[in-house]
Amino acid sequence: MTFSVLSNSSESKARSGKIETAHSIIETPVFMPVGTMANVKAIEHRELHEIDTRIILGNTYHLFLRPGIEILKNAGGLHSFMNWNKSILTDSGGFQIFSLSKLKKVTDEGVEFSSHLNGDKYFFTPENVIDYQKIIGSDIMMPLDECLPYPTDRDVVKESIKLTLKWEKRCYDYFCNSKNESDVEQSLFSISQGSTYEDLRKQSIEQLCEIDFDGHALGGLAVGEENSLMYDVVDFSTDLLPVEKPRYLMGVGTPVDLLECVERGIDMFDCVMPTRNARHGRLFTTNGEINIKGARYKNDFNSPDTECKTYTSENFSLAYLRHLFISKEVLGIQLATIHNVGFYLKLMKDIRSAIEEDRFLSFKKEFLKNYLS
RNA sequence: GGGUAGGUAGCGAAGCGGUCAAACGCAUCAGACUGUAAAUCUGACGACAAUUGUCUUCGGAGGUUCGAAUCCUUCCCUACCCA
Repeated sequence: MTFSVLSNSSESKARSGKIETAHSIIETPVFMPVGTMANVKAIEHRELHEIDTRIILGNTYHLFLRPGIEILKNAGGLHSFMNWNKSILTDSGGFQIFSLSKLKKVTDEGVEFSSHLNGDKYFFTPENVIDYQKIIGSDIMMPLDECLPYPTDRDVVKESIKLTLKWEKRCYDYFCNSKNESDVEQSLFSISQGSTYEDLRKQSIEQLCEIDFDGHALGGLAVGEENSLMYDVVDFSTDLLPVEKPRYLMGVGTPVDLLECVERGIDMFDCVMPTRNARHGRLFTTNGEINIKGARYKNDFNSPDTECKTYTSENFSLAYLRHLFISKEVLGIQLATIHNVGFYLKLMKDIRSAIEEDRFLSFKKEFLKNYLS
């Protein structure tokens, strides 16, 4: 993987760049649709390609449980299994330690899980998580980390970042010294933790930056803290991150979050928001978010978004989309997903253009004026 | 004509003397969702005041009772069965 910065905003920390993996060229800042289970929910590959998706996420924990590593190995990796020829980034399962916390037991050695599917017990270690991701064949792998809820006591966070550091070192060593499944190049990022404690977060970042990871992620954010607090953490964090490596803010966020965090120097994002909210009938539009199920759209035959042109917004009315949702037709979910993911990618594309033309802040201002009106 | 089972909030359906403005489901309305156990979850849902509050409801009309959706009388209606 290579990364290069192409342009820097003169008025903020925003920057545009380019990541090249074995499978695609990814222009940054980028939003990566989440495709946990070997698919981005409710949207077909050809639609992802149509909106020029260059990278999606997968999840080691979920893929490990289903279809299982053995089957992915037999398939020749995830790209081949799901027939996705662009890049894939896989999360390690660290987030599941957090979100499935009732089903886990963390020790120094790793984390024991009970499968949420059938209760079977598994043990994830920094090493086997790398093994699994090598078999999955993701372009960018993430190390095992411990993502804590918010708020968490300082003392607990302090211990946790030690554990995460230890785990990530082991991931890195094992990544460097273990055999690859194929000659397709894979990369490994770090994930800093430290919750919102400035000194702990800084410590976590500094220690991780001593290791030659291919990129650096901020984890454990957008887990319930105030937005402004998250922005602050991002702000002081990016100051510590090397300029020559991509910076990835995990699990974020809303369109507003993307703008705020690009401004603070983030290059990569992922979030379930566009896809999940689509399934729940919430559409992102140039003029703000709308709940498509609302009675006020019963007789509204206008496009949901005349500015952001997606297959959905160019072909279907609010009233029709509402009808599909009210009738629980899957097409409604599909069209909403196409629109939301399209909206996110278009936003990122506009952000990149704005940075390249060094008008990021005015772009942001204009976007927010419409979006929050 | 005889018999049986029923008629409960928009619909379906519990409740069968007080703790009932009445369970639950559907429909409706609103909200939430940030490295996906999420096509999910939460709330409202008789009417007004809009938090404790008040008023009108359980086919109709009478009655019994301190008290009735719940018991009695009678009428109306529905479904099925027998003539």
